[in-house]
Amino acid sequence: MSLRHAVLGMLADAPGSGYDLLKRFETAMANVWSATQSQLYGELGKLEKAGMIKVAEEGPRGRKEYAITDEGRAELRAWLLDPAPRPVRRSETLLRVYFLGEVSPVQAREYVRRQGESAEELNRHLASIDEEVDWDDSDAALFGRLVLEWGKRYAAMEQDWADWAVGEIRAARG
Amino acid sequence: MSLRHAVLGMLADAPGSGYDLLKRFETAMANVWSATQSQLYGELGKLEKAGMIKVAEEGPRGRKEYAITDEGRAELRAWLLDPAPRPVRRSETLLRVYFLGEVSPVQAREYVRRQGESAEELNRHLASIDEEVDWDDSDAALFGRLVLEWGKRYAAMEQDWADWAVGEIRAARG
DNA sequence: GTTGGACATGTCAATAGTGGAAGGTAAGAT
DNA sequence: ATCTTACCTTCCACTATTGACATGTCCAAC
Repeated sequence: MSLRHAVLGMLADAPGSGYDLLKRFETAMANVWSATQSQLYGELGKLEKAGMIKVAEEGPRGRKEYAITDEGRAELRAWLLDPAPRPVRRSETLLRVYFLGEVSPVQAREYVRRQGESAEELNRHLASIDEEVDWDDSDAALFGRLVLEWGKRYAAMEQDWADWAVGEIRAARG
Repeated sequence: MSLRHAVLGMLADAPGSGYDLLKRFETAMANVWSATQSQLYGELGKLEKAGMIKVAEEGPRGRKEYAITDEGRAELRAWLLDPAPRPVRRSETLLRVYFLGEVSPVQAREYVRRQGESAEELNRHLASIDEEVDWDDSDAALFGRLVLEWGKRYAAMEQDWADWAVGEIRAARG
């Protein structure tokens, strides 16, 4: 149930409408969590019913600006400190690698090579975000930077791994 | 729809019953994909109906040993070579980090520190698997080793990141 | 003045995934 | 003999996620 907490977290930062939050899911949050519009509006409804958020202001075009309530903030804090079990990893990419024996060594190598390229692209993308953002000394900036750095390290790791893996396949299968 | 391909991949390697596959999801595959029993038996039914697998042998205790069919193998190959879009990342852990401004700096640091420990544990776990497994020169061994190495690099990356992040929080918030 | 694009919410059907209950068989150990 | 443990499948209720469709409003440019 993390969508719930993603929404609470964003509203704890600043009030906003479903539409506002959707934009954030598409940009700043995209590296961390994603949600579609249908999911989001559904969750906003549930959160309001549960008293964790409330409509703070109604704007034009039916806009409803939600704000977090004390109950919501309490729930968010509790979740933040709750020691979560290591999440199950589910990687379609790795799943493919695991079964690459089904195709030819050349195709396998090509697949891994493309993974490396994709990681490189991700790295560039994250670096450009880093440059664009004006990192002030707010909490949002501090922790946003930590998350971005995680992404950069992740992408770099995948790139290195792909280079290494291509070599391993070549060494083992010519 | 990757569960489908995980099942096909395992059956391409060797025939097996739902129960057999379940064991593999809990062990060798656990770092790559997971599935529960209800999902698995449901998927086996669908795959059989679709003609991608068939019951090769019935054993004691209602055991049904499934084998992949030519259609199934074709589907698996097609999927392996299909260039997948970079999957959306969804990390509950990073989501928490992103909102750590909601709790005290000490609590935030503690949370990140625990992440690092958890990564260390994962690393040890993967290293022990590496030692236990007898890596022959089969395809399964080659690609299994690549996947395991990915996991080790991932865990090492998380550990390093956590150490660095603890320092950053301390530097910014005392 | 109308048109196109950004803003804004809502609902639906379908698929995917979780967790647990229920029901049963075979084999080996004592 | 019986008992325990491992083996094996099926079903159900619930939540999460996707993608598409429907419906409308405000604003700026032309």
